[in-house]
Amino acid sequence: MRIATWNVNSLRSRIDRVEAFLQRHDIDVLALQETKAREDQLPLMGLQSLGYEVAAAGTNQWNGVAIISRAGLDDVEVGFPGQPGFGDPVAAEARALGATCGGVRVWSLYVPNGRKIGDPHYAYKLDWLTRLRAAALTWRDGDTALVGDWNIAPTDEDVFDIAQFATSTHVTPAERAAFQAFLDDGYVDVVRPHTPGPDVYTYWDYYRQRFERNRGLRIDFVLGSPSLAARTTGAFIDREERAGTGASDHAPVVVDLA
DNA sequence: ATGGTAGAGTGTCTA
Repeated sequence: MRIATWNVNSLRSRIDRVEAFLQRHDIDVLALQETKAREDQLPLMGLQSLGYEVAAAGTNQWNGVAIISRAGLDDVEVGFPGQPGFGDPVAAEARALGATCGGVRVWSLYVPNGRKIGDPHYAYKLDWLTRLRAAALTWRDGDTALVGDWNIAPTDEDVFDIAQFATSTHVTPAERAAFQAFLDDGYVDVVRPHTPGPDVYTYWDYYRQRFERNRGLRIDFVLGSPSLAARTTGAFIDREERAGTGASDHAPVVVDLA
């Protein structure tokens, strides 16, 4: 089974790219973030004609998550148990979507951005991760994949220029500790072992031709429970999807399971 | 500190 995660930055504006991506890589399950579409706005017809089911939650502006699957889509859950709200509860909910696809529990996650250190959204991000960790502990014994945009660069090698991030979110000790806690609990970054070398980035800002200059971040991850990690046979980052006009600012990440 | 680009929708907000 081949699963993928992609912060698509609007599903409607990129539906042609999504459909082409699914076919190009023969994807079974695709978790999306920043869909920026309400459920009633989903472009379903092309996906259904390709044999996929879709589950989604979100608003039409700033977030939203979805799972597209041709391997089954059962026990769909919007939000994880204990997920904290922030402001608009609908927007808060649209950051996590769980479904069982072909026996694998997939969670499409859009971790809060945090905005700035000291901002209420930064505290919310850390609280959100603490509560996600507690929920993830209860899923650890199954075949579970925590996939999505974590908005954390766990190590300095995941950042094109760490000096530029001296006062930024995504690299603070608290955020990195929150990410590391999942690894301490037994979840495994199943992608890094299959993507050796320096080209680990999954996100390049639209500004200043960051992709063309390869000045990116690695913030999109697939964390597998121990049993899922043991099934992983390969993984790659689809950098080509970030190229050209009309690309998302994130590249898809693909994982193969035995 | 500011600005650069992109997407949601016509006001700015978010990333």
